[in-house]
Amino acid sequence: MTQAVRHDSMRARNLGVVLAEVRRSGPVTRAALAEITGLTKTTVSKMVGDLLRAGMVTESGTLRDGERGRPGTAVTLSGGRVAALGLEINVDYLSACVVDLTLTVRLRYAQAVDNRASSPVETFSHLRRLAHRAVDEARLAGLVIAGSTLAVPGPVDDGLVHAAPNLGWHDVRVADLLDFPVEVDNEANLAALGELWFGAAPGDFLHVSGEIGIGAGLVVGGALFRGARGLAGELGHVVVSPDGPACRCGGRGCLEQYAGQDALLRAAGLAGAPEGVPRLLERLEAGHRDALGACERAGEALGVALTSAVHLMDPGTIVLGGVFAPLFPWLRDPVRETMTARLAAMRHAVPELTVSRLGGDAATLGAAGQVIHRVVADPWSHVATARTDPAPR
Amino acid sequence: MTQAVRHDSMRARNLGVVLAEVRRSGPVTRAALAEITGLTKTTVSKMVGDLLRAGMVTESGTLRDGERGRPGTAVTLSGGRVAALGLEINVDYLSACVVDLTLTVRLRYAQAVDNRASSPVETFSHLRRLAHRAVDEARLAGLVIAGSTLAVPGPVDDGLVHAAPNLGWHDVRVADLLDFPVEVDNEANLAALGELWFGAAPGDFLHVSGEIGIGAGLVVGGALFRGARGLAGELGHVVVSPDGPACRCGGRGCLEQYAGQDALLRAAGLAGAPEGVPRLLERLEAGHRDALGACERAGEALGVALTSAVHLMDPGTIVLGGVFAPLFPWLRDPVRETMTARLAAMRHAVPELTVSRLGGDAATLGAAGQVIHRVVADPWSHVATARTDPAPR
DNA sequence: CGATTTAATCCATGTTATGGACTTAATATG
DNA sequence: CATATTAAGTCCATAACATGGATTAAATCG
Repeated sequence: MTQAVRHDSMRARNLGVVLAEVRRSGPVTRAALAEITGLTKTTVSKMVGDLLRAGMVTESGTLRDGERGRPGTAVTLSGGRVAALGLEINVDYLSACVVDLTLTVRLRYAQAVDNRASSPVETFSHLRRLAHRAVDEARLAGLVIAGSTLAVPGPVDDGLVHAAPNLGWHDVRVADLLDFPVEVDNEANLAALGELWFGAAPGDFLHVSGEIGIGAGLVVGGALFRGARGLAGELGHVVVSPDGPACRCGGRGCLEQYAGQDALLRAAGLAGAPEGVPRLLERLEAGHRDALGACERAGEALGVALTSAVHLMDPGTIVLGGVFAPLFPWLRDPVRETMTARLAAMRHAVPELTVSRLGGDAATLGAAGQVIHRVVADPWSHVATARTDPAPR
Repeated sequence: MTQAVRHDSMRARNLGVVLAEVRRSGPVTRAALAEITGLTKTTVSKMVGDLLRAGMVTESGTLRDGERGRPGTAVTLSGGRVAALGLEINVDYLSACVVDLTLTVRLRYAQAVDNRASSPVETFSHLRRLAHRAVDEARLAGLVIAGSTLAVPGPVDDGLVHAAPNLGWHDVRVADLLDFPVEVDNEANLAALGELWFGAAPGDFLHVSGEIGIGAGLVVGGALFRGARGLAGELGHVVVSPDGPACRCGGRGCLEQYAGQDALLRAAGLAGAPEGVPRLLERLEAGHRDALGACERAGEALGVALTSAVHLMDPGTIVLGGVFAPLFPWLRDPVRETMTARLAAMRHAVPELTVSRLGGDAATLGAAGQVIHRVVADPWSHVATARTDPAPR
């Protein structure tokens, strides 16, 4: 249900509209903001004042558009005060980053830890240290951490990680294991949002993150699609061939059996090899026949699964990330040809196929970005606290 | 972008919140509305007054909840004034319906016309007559038509029907062919919404409408998912078997080749037969082996395609409609068994499989429902006009 | 240098929701 | 049966916010 608008929430909402517009339109004058939002100059001025005091925007010189008349003072997002903490737990590493309001990455930490071998309690004690180090460092730089989000490799339901098979977790409640408030979300979802906010992706795309499993996050109109229970995007188990090899999910012929990291390495004759992906890349560059064939077949399977995905979800663009990013030169053609052959007759535009620039950082960045996104959409609480405790000019 | 809230739009929005809550909660007192919406009793009272004057709600006796204290007067949606016109053009018929604010169907017209044989201009002249008859009749009953929506069998982009292959249409701009304002949307989308508002479906489901083609409409949280270009839901072309029979879409092994109406009749030995579906039903009831086998294989294919759909879009429930509705007794087991075998290990709850009660009426009803839905969400304009021209008590 | 134009602020006004007081209509209690 | 209690609905003064016109500020144009 849409929420009722009360007097105070009207103010809060308009403040969010103004701040979001500042972000969208880069440096803008108050007058332009008034024009765009439909609010009056008076109202915008008051709000910009509040945002200035809260350290969320700054004035950055004057802005002349060549016309005559008094030039406006440019208002821009300020990266100096508000920041967010992004965290990620994955199979073989932990990572953290601090991102400011302008989506500039301020700090980045990564730590190799084999989380399969350790219990959730151990993993989280490492993560806690990493997070505290990041927060302390950020404080020294004058930043205020507005919140944090944690990415985990598995479906999440309201802070509860029901099962993360690759970590061996069952029913882990994250809030009980950390000493600061944190949001938790699926790694594939956050990677898609990372691509949205930090990558080159437009507002409508399907982000495919190939790891041991294959997940996907769909972004439509700048918002993540989660499905009824938050389990949408399991591209790895889309059926490629109904009588294909059995999958750990209980099905047969799932995409993961053709294009998952394990299947790919096995097909290239690198089953169980340590450092499998780098070695696969070497062989591909050397023109090894087995490796090339493995990629081509994986690409065709991915093309078939993506054909189904396009018919069902109609994404504007498809972004390949995770291990598919370095393999993109070899996957691109088979994927695209398979999709074009199957889609072109029905659609004017087959979705464009691109590669992620972020690689493994996407989820951690997306986690921090989620907090920033929320602050920008609802800056009221931050402004309100800054108001009662006015910051020195 | 979220719109800025101005003083007048605050009022408009809150009015919508109140009316939506009246619909959701059936007969409610003003006090309960205030409690639920978070607005004060005073505000709610004023708004209910406006809605009463506009004829959108009525007071229906007192409402006692067994407690002591003054009983509240129940406020309910009123079906007496505001209504909507739903229209549908399909391959072999036209239909129209008038639905009031309570989603009660007031009028229903259908007309058998072979629209393949006639030009869009002819088709629309029939439709115009049908619509005018419906509107005139509704006026006589004291109803005011708040708007109309038209369902067409093909993808629609902002009033333009780019191609409706089964009608032989190309680039038909609907507004040019009708003499009253109308929204246009895809038949599969509106059928899903019809199921949402008039059927037994909950707020999260995938509605599968099996006709010559197979379309699907996904509803999540009470809203239709349309994808980036409005082309989502083409379940008929999800890949069931990558090397299967060629499809008219250019692909191979699409679901339509296994479970589309034509494929189904062919497999049952009824290829090209007139009245194919009724005859298939007769044979099924008689226990014909070919017919039973055809349904079983179609059901299995549907199960495979739905498995992919569930992994990607995570619907809460799956509703089979169109020709799949009468065939449900024979499709149910193969579909469910296929899905359970492939999904159960990964998901706690395999989506429930149900059948539509609406059948062929779903799209026409959904079209009218869309107008009603919009009026309920934003009653301000209707109230505003009723205000300047006050209705007699 | 004065006229013009646009930006930003100031101030009086208008609209809306708020919150407490009041009226009304029922049940419970003695 | 009268009175207390409780909750619904309305009234009225107030507060919060945005509005819109006037004013001041800072630039360009002629």
